Amino acid sequence: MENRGKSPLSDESKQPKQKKAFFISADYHVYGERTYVRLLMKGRRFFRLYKFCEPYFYIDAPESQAQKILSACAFDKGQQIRPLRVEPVAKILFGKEKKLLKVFAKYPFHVPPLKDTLKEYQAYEFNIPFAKRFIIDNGLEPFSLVTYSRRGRILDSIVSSSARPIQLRTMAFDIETYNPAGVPRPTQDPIIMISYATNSGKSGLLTWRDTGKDFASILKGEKEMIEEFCRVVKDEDVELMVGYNTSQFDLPYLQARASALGAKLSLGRDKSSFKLAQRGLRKEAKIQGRIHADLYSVVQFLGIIGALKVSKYTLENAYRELVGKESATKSLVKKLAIWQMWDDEGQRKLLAEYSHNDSLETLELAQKILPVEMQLSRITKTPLFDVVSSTTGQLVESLLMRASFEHNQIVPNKPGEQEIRQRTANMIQGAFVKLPTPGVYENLVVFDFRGLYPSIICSHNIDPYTLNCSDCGKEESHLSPQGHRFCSKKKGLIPLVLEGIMEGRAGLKDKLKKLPKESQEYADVFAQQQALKILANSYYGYLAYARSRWYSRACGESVTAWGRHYITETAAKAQDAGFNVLYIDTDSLFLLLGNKTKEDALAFMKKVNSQLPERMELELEAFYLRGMFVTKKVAGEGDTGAKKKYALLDEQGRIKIRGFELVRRDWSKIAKETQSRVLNAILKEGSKEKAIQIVKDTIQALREGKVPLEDLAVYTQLNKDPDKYLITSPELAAAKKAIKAGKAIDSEAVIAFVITKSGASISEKATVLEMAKDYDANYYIEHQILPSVLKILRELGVTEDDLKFKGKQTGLEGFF
DNA sequence: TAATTCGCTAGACCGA
DNA sequence: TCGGTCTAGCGAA
Repeated sequence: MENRGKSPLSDESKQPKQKKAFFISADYHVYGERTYVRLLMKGRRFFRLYKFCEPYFYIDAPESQAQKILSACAFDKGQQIRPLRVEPVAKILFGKEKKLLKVFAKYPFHVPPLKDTLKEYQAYEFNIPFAKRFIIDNGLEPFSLVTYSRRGRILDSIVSSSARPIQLRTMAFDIETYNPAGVPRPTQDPIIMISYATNSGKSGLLTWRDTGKDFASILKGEKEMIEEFCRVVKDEDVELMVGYNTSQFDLPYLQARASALGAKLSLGRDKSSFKLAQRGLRKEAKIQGRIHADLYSVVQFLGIIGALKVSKYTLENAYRELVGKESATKSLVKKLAIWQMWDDEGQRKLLAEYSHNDSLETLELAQKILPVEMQLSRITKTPLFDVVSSTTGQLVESLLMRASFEHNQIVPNKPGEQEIRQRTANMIQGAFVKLPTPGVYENLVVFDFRGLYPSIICSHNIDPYTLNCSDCGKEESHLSPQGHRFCSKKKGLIPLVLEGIMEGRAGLKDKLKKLPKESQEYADVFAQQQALKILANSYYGYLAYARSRWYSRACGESVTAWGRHYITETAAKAQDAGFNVLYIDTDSLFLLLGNKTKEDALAFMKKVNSQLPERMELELEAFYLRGMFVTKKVAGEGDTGAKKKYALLDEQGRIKIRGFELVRRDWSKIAKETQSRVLNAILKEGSKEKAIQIVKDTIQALREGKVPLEDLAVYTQLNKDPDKYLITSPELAAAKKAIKAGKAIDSEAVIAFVITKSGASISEKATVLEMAKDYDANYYIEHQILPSVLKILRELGVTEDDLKFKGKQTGLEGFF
């Protein structure tokens, strides 16, 4: 961004005018000798404002050194770099007041060399992105209404004034490519369709062959189609462009085709195309003057925090799980056959529908998931483009950086590699899990601590800089079970921020109760509280995260130690009150009612709550009619109970299942379905016989070769480069075979494989689903069906032999 | 190069 | 062919 253009800001002399607009985002630009922050604003339309601004950082040096520091000299590409000026400032460093020097630089890229030149002093806040710095220092909040004054395009003053609903002109888009070689080749395979859909209800398809569809516009050729797409984006004055995997695929492909055809891909407001910004392992496309949001990143984020569970992050899966509908056309088109459909006049119509529908569904998905992202953007004061590609750690960090600035505190530095290694090697003890006794139980109650870790952090003021404070006496401070003391007088930054989040969320949840479920306001408030929940749950992880600026082993281990303390203490109380404690995991407690009533259970909960610290609360999760815990195999020893694996039947007849094979994607559909049916037969109907019959029928179907290959596929992700594995797992072997056969398998791909008849080891038998011709029935019976159902049926005294066919049926085994 | 730890399970690998 | 150990993936919270 150090692109030094001529200043466009010639009209600085005009009178300032007071105005209101929405603040959207900021970046920076260097014009000649000055660095300007460039703000993207929205009035009726998007527009830009500029503000001259000087980058700075802090160094820990006495004021007497100011002159010396001012004359320090660094070099960048042979150019001399000197500080612009040096100011003494009083800040709070690591919880204590401290005099520092604030060193100003001309350009953001002067900061690192200056900091290096002054390496005899400890430096702070030298690697905060400049635009982010500006947003923090000016108290700006994306999507909020601001009052500002300007002279021409130069910003004079700006104040965030209020939160107000904002509507962005949104467009979803998607391209289809000609792919005779499987994967389309950007140098030779054309784009055949571009579809789009806007939130104003407009949608269409651009293509260059007749499709017989009235939503399609037929252009002269591919080049004209790409240019027409740019025109549509411009005419619609798109503010928010959304797509699925558009950063990785659609946009780069559009770019490549545009250059191959001599067309210009003008998507930005300044007619530029897009820029790729590195975001972790991914690249994220940035379109000038608009917000580009690739929903793939958001879906992945939702997967990481556990808000979404899918085997593969495809648009189809995300749409099903998040929008709650089945895709209208996905099943009608096979990706690999797209080129044939394009060439076949009869099928082109269907392809057009499919493409058009992709954009419509992408738009629907965006409308479902972007509200939460927009709330995260506001709360963390991070522009939406950055939020959609942020990790939980970055969001938490943003919030803490803002709070630091507001409280005159210095942001702690990021750890160096050595420090990171040390932190990683030095693991923090986590939660407590009680070993359950396997069996089927009746009448259970499950309690859990609401937001256990966040509430512990707040209740005990856990923060790196309240640790071992000198402000309060030993007796007054919070003493953790591990012996760490936290100040009881001065609230730490982390508890302060977290308390704000939790109180905000509590308020929103109250508000939610009073709103009609179908109203827009309900949806808005729901998104807000969801965003706060995501953040609250991330704080403990951030404290214990090795690359965290606010890492503290003492804090992390105190949080978990208090967690173990409260859950085991509550379990002991339950035991004393006459309940049987069946199972415990982290923050939840499973009790057998026995001869106690539900009222007794609720009274117990009330009593526990009266004894807990203010912010902590035990909640009723639910009462259950039946529950089942199973055994696990222990090599060499007798079997014991399995943790993290149970099934519960609630009073409405719904089954809640955790940990069983049937919730795992690395088991075949046939095994998962059979296990699910068996579990239902036992928990709901109490019929062992029915369960046994289900298993027998499945085994027979497998032996007779009646089970479709799709039901036999196991889905597993490869997480490394194929060459870097020490062991050849079935999925790796299958992937290697597929690569050899010319199929494109990217690293991190989810491999769907089937165990076939040919080969000796299981790996040798593993073949990717699309290439598999047959299946090894015996493998599926012995390694998929029996282990998964026996886990359950053994509790009822059923043996392996009871499930396998006997008498006249045994002959079949030899036959197949 | 981007939140944590606890826990289960499989299949490969290795030595007897 | 066996049993123990290791690698790897995924889920619970």
